[in-house]
Amino acid sequence: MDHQIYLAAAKRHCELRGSKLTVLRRQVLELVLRYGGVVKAYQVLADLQRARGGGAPPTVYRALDFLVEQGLLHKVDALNGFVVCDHFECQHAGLILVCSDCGQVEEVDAAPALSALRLAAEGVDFSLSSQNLLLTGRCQSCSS
Amino acid sequence: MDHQIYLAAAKRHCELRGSKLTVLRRQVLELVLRYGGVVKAYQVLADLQRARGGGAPPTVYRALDFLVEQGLLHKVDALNGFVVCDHFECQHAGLILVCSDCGQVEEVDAAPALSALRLAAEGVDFSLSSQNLLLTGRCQSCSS
DNA sequence: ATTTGTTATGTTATAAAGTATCGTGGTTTC
DNA sequence: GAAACCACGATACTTTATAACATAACAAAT
Repeated sequence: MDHQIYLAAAKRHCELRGSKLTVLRRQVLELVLRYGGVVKAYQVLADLQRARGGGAPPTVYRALDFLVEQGLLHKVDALNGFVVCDHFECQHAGLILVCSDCGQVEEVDAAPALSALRLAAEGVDFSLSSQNLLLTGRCQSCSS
Repeated sequence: MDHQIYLAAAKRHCELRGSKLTVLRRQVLELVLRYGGVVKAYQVLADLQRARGGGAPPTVYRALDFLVEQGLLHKVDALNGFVVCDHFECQHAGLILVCSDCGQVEEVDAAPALSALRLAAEGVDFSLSSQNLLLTGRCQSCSS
């Protein structure tokens, strides 16, 4: 998806949810978009500082946290990073695969597998937290 | 499982794999066992220091990494923690659920869901890294 | 138009998590 | 018994994340 289109859709998305995609947040989102993969908070911070000569860790973390709350980003715990979510509008059952070598991201629709997981979890009175399941592995080019 | 029995089994397991469960490693494993849930590296470190008056971060991390390699512990990325694996002997398809509030752990056998996931990943040329899938959510008592 | 409440941002400092590196002492292996 | 290897100790450091407090920006009510 084109960045401009994505950003416009993201803005609408936030408005619908009663929250605001401010200049700073939009800028952070844009920086993550440019990477096309997993980015670390301190990379974003460095870019942000280059782009506007200011900012400290909390600046970036707050924006990233906001974007995650809105469903625009996913946090990749295994890599301490963040990645854009392409499908924030639909309530899709997404399986997000992240290559732990190169950071490449693939989104797959794995609704049956995911509902099976959810069922198994409910069987022991657990409610899974995230709508979107995020797994790490290796993409073909990195595992060859 | 009783701790002593578990530790003995763990020792055999390491020997079979040609590696050694040394005093330090065994002690770290025992400390994690006592928690009955997710522990953080620095908690283990503190306990270790109390128990034997020494040790620095690398001491603990090396032991933890070793135990993860042997399959005796799992790393819980989402919580920066570690948890004991009860089934290190069989190659079961385990779904491990961790309550992000209280750290309680449940292991479920979710073989069908997991193989479906694996299939979905392979559909886009991804090979999943971990045998055991580890998810976070909330247990019943914490979500009520 | 000013006060007030609320939300977003800035700033400093520090906590928490993890790793690099180098040295030592003990086993194993030849 | 020398060489090679492995686990461990210790120091220092990097990376990741948050606490705490101050300020700004904006909207609603007075």
